[in-house]
Amino acid sequence: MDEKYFAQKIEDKWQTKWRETGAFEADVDDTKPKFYALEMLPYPSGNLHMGHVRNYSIGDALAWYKRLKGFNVLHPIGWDSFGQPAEDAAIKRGANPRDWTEANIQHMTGQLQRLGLSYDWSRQMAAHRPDYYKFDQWFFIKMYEMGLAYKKKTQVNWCETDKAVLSNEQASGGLCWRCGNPVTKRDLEQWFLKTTNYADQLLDDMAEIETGWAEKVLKRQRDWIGRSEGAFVDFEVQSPKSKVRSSDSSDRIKVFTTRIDTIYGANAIVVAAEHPIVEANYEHFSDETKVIIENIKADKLKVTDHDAEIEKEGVDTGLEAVNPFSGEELPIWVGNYVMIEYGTGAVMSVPAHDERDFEFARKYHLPIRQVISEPHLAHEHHQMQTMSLEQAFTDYGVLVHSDNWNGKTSDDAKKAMTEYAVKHGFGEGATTYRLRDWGISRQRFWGAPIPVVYCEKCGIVPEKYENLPIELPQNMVLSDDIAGTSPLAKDENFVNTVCPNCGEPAKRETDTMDTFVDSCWYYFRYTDPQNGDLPFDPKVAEYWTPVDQYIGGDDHAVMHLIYTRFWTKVMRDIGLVKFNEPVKRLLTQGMVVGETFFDMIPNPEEPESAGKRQYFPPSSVTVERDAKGKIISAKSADGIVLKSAIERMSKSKGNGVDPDEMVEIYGADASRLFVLFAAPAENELVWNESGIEGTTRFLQRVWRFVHKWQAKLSEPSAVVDGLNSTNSNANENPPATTGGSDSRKLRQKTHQSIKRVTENFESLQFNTPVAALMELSNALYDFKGEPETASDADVFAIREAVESLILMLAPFAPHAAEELYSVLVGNENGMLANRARFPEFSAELAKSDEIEIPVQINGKLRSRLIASPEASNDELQKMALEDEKVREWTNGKEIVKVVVVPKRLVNIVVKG
RNA sequence: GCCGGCGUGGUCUAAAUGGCAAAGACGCGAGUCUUAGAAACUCGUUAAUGUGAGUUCAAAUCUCACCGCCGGUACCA
Repeated sequence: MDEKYFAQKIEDKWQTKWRETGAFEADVDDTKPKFYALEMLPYPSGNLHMGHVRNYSIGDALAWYKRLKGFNVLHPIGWDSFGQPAEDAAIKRGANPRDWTEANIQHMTGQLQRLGLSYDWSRQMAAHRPDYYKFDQWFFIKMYEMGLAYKKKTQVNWCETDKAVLSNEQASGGLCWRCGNPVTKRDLEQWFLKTTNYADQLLDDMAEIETGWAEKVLKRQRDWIGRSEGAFVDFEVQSPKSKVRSSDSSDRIKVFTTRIDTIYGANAIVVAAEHPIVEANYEHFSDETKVIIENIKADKLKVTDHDAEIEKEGVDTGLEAVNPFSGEELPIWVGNYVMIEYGTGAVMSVPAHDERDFEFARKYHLPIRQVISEPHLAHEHHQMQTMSLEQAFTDYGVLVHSDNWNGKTSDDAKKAMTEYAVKHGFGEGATTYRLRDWGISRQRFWGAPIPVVYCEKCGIVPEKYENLPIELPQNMVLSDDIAGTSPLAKDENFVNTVCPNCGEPAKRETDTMDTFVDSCWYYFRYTDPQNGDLPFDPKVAEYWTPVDQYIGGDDHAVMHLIYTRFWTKVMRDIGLVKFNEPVKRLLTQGMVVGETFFDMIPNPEEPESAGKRQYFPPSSVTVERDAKGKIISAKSADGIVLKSAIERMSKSKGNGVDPDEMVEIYGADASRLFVLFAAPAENELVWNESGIEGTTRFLQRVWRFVHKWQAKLSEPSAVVDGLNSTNSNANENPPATTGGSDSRKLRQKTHQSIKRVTENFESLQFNTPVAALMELSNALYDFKGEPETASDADVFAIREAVESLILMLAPFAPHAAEELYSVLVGNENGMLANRARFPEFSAELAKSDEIEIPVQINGKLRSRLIASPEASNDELQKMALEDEKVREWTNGKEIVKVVVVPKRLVNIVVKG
């Protein structure tokens, strides 16, 4: 053992050893409980960033902990290696996306290995390799056969900057999720997966994972699915000219409402500009009306500014519809606030009870009629025909001005009126969803080709399973002149094929799949990565899955995590898995952020907007701070006054920390230890370099202590049984009564620390156990004694503390722990080969001999008692009342009551 | 706007079930070592629950209002 701790040296040594012995390779073993620890797979951009380091440090700590706890741990890693940056690199630099991707994977694999992460590398997968995407295609065909994959012409979200189609999730907020630029709409033929078929399951099965997932993630998924219960109601349309009611069903407008109880307050029907009724009657509209309708349509293609509220616009079409409840004729308007995508694209406008309708009615002076009243005012409202409302009354209440329905509560009326509508054939109960089907077509090269063939005779034909994978061409020249068609369309060899059905010449689909398809099932592939016939063997997967702990950023709360839950349900229906939910517990780690400095560069094309941010690397910025460290001012090298913010770390913003550099300076162990120690895993981590030196110092302290006691620690006589036993539990220890009080105290601290660290791991806290280990290490230094003169009991206590400390350190700083452990056991086989186990605490030893009980008078601390841990409440109360200091406060006063919290506190309530 | 979450020393943070507000680290100060600085080591570090009310014997913890920050979301009928 070196006298000093050289991180580089021992890290290289153990990484090599682990690799050579396959220390972390896992196999099915029915004799052990399994644990599947999974972190979200990285995109091989070329470089690891601190967010990765945090994510993987958490996962690795947990994997180590579970291994030492005797679990058979699966801890794999792979690559989300399809997607745009590879293609962009190909266009920009003429690189081959495959070579670019493979090179990045190689480089990042090196980075991961330098961090010493305990992955089973033999199970690695990469989405862009044909042996993997073969099964993306396999799943697609399965879904096609099940009627879950279909093709439809739709308006899709289109990002002009990325030249890519985006799913609804990816275009959330009208901005591209990748580049942040506005999204426009285009008409394209697209492949969809019927996620909506599973909407109810996606919602209801959340009950199974409620305890293991953060509520905020489930809430976002719930909102995203957006189930809404209400009713469809048909309004018959009348032409203003004929005024003759048509019995033709096409002349009905179906609206969706959640508040059928307010239907007597309807003053109009408002439809989206794209509604069929508008198209059908378009020629009858005045020019003025047509202009307004066209303007509304055009505005919808524009960017939706995030903060600005859009002014309501509309026009009366002159058409009328009949309220089936009241028989009243209502004007049909086109309104910009009605969306064709949601519900039926038509609403009944009830301004008194809906904020949007209220605003609309105000603007166009439409009548506002209150039909729901607060229960205690219902009688008064009965007298009044109209109310001058300040704002819409959207609560439930009691119906008024609603014929026979008056006096019913909203709840009752909703049920009864829906039934009435069903009975008379003009309506039905209905549930709508915000969730749409998942559009997976991408007009890009670098993705899994959709395995479908177009045949003149047979139409759309899925490829045969035995023809999979449909491989991407090897040397495709990619260029920038794409405009909504896939680059693959230009490759005749790829496009021209024969129909799998009739054998005649046919053409291939040239769209590729959204990369979120790849990440839907990758962690099932890890269980059986070489399988050539199936995505994975259901039997093998049954052993390992579902995932016990998944760790990743909460930015994937609605995309990846909804898609993969959907995919699992499909796999269940195919018979590949037997459960509904793939992930039992989910930990969403906070972002790693840092200070950024930027100047706003105005955009000449949009002088109104604030412009674009131009970032300056922090090293080039002169910063002035106040006493609390808050930034007062910042200037660039040329004296420009800059703005500052705290943002997610990224290269382009200049606030990134390079993990390689950090590992080189401080070592992997100290780096990992620090990321976990600096903040709770779920919190945002504001990067602050200075703290890391503390963790280095801690490792050095532990190292120094072991070095000093080395000779004593490796003497076999020091411990009853060697460290090679599976457990160093308290049973084989000498009785607690032997040895001096110092060694007794140290043993107590050791067992208390084990208890704390174990509990912390079980509750997924990673910062607090590090603090506990630091305390234990401090306790060792507080222990007065020298190796030369220490008694057997002292040595025993020290050995127990050191051994526990080292084993508990393994999840955080595995290299240092391995090296120190090898000193203790006298061999270099490593902890796992030595069957080392996480220490177990003895409640007996962890218990204090005496406890300090604070005594309060009227809630204020006045004295302290020293008592035995076994002292009863009565004893504590008696001691407290007899205490001298307490008597000073209680003398001459009436004792109203004494509260005793067992083993913790006594509070005496006095009066006078 | 709406919906969540958070607010503890100079900083990051810790405190099952309401029960002694600070355990750990950073920073800072002094010292040892050193030609000096850095590193390392040793010792020290007066100071805090955003504001206001309420519930309670007892509130960082529960309730309400306000202030501030962060995240989500955007006319979903």
